[in-house]
Amino acid sequence: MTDERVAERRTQILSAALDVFAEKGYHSTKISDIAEKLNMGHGTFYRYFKNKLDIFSSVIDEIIIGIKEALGDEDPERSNTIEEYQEQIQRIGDRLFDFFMKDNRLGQVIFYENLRIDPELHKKTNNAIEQINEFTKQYLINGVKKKFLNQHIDTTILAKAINSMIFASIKDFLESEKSEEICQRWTDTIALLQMKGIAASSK
Amino acid sequence: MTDERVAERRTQILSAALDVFAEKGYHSTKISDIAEKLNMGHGTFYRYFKNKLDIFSSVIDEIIIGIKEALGDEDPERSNTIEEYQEQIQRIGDRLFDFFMKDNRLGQVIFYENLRIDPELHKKTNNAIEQINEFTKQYLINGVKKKFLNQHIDTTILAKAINSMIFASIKDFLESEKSEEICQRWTDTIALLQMKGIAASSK
Amino acid sequence: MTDERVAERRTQILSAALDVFAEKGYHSTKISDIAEKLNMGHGTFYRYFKNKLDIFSSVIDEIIIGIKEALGDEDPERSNTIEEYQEQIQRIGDRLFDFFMKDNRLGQVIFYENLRIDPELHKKTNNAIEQINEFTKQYLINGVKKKFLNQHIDTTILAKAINSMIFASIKDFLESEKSEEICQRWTDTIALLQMKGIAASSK
Amino acid sequence: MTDERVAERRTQILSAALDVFAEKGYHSTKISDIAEKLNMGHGTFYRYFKNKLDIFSSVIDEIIIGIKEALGDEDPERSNTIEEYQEQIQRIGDRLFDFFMKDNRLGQVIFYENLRIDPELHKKTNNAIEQINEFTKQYLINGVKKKFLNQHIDTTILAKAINSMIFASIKDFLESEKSEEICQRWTDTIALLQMKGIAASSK
DNA sequence: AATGAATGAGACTTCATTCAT
DNA sequence: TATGAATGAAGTCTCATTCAT
Repeated sequence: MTDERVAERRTQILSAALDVFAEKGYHSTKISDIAEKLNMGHGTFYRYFKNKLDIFSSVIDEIIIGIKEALGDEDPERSNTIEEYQEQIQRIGDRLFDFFMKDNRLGQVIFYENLRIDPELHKKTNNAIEQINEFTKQYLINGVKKKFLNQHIDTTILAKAINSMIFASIKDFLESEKSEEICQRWTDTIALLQMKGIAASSK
Repeated sequence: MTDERVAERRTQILSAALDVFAEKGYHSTKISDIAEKLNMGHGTFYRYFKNKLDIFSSVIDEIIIGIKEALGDEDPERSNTIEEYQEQIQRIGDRLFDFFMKDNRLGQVIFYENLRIDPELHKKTNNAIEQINEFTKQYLINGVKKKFLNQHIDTTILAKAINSMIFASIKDFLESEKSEEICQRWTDTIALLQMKGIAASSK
Repeated sequence: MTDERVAERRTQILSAALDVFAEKGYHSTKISDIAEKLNMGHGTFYRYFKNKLDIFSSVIDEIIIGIKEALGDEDPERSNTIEEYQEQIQRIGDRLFDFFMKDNRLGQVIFYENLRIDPELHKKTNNAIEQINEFTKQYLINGVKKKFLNQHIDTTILAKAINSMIFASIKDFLESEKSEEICQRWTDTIALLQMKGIAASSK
Repeated sequence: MTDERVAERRTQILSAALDVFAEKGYHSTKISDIAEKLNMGHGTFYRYFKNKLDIFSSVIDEIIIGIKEALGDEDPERSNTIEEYQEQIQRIGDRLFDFFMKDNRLGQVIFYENLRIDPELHKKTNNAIEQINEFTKQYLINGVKKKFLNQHIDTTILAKAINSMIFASIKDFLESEKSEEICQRWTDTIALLQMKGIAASSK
């Protein structure tokens, strides 16, 4: 079998697995569920993946790669004013949003299923999240340096705080009727919080 | 056996179960692990709980009750100024913090283990989170009504956003070295975001 | 369960396993075959043995212990004349014979099944056989020392040669109709070979 | 494909199979192991052999044929004196030795692997061994008839006894460092036993 | 003729749950 | 009431064999 055909088959299986993991979770997913979805003998699965953990790990890998691509080519140092920062931060949020929106299953798996299954995997996922936090932190540091952000912010914590809201927005979106409107309301709310806070004087 | 004795035994088992679920997760927890922890025959377990799901469900119930108690007796309508709001919001954060801090296992179970095991359970947990969101929303509505909060905030989304940060802070805390300092930095950051945002002018 | 009851159950399973291993060989033996023989759920098996290799190893252990007991309390230095030597050597042969005769299955398993399954096991069995050879060698050395055996014999090889005949006799016996007569004929033949050889002059 | 080409291919496969069976034993040998050894697709295997048992059976057949060839053209009636007998018996031993020595794998398979796999096979191998015993027996009968062997020997049992020593010598040789010396020591010991026995008077 | 992808029977092992003591 | 021995359903994984290319 050509490498290409193998890769294609792996991709098919990976996608079917993503389906089932997203629907049932890791432990309730049987290898035969995945195989059935492809009208494939379950023995065939083992030609392409070592075992159940192997494919789950691969699924997570794919998602992490996707997330990184989604964030990829932004330069944290590019923005010079609070307006530019806001634009940029929103662009990043939008991209993450788009990434998870284009495939419902991704969020299901990464937010609910990735922990407690294998320590190695746990580490890997935590690592990815830390990278995202680090990425966000660079934006904040840039803003502080260029003086358009408050000099007293705790960039480490704030990065986590902002990302937690972004992730919450994604989850919320996935669990809602997935309207464009929800998306906009979250974007606005996160922006408002950052720009002015929510006190009345912050008109 | 008196009802009282039964209740006492159930409580013991529940606590042991919380231990093991927190350490190993639902699927890797064996009934015999729980029984062993109490030097109890694992057949005995079934005199107090219907089955494995039953006890897990009960564990989640206990946690949810605890959370509600933690939030319980605050009156969302009490604060009249932004300062009072800030105090109140911080008090709530502190309580949630305290609740999860006093017992590490709670966060482990509720954040990592409660979903994907049983749809009924999923619904119950989601419900609890929605109630917390609703609770927070009432504070925001009160603030808008009394004019000390920005009239244009999206109270539904903002409630979720704020809670997502609080939960993130708890997770972060649980995974960190659990220093008092981390706790304070999160509190300050969340307060700052709400009070002034993070733009430079927001000094 | 008392240790005694556990030991008893283990013995039962061990005996059933010996049956099946002797009949089908290691690889063709299913755990469920062993369980079935005892009208026992196959899950029960795993309460008493770690896995298939564990029980097979235990079976071999038992046999080796039995062999050693069969040889046990003879003193290689006791005989002082060729007649005593002959008596002694025959006694040993008889005992090994008796051991394997009393339970058909023992020879089946130890002669046909113990190799190639696990390196550790192979080593163990080889060891046991080497010990028997060593044991026999001591008799020969004693005979040489006391001058009732030919001074030029190769005690190491001869010990192996004699034992190979004893084992062959056992196999032959097991595969035959198991008559007392066969037994006697082997004994006589081995004795004759040792005492005088088979040349005509050796009347 | 010409019959010749087919036969050649079968021979190749047979040799590769002998390799793997000798190294891993029947049950641990995968058809794909054999195919791999020949850089051949494992599906191709089935064009030349019906199934796994078929090839193992063929391997055994080949070995048995080889053994018979090794023994083949001696005439049991040829020797007339004890010296000729000794020479002849030694020649047979040497040939068997040579046969197994020229290819390590043969002994591995025939001594350790041929039983318990298939009753048909078991019978076949037993048959071959019986023939060797019968063959040896003819030598003994000849010796008795011509009076250079003891008139009272039990030719049936003695044939088995002698062969058991020869087989033991081969096994020992295969498991040792395969020195010429071991070979000689076994030959001498077996000869000594037959010629004079090992009693001191038998100098 | 050769290939190797696909198949699924079959064996191991775990553990929630039952039930006799 | 408590126990833990027994059970067997269920899921993972392997590999001989088939068959479309």
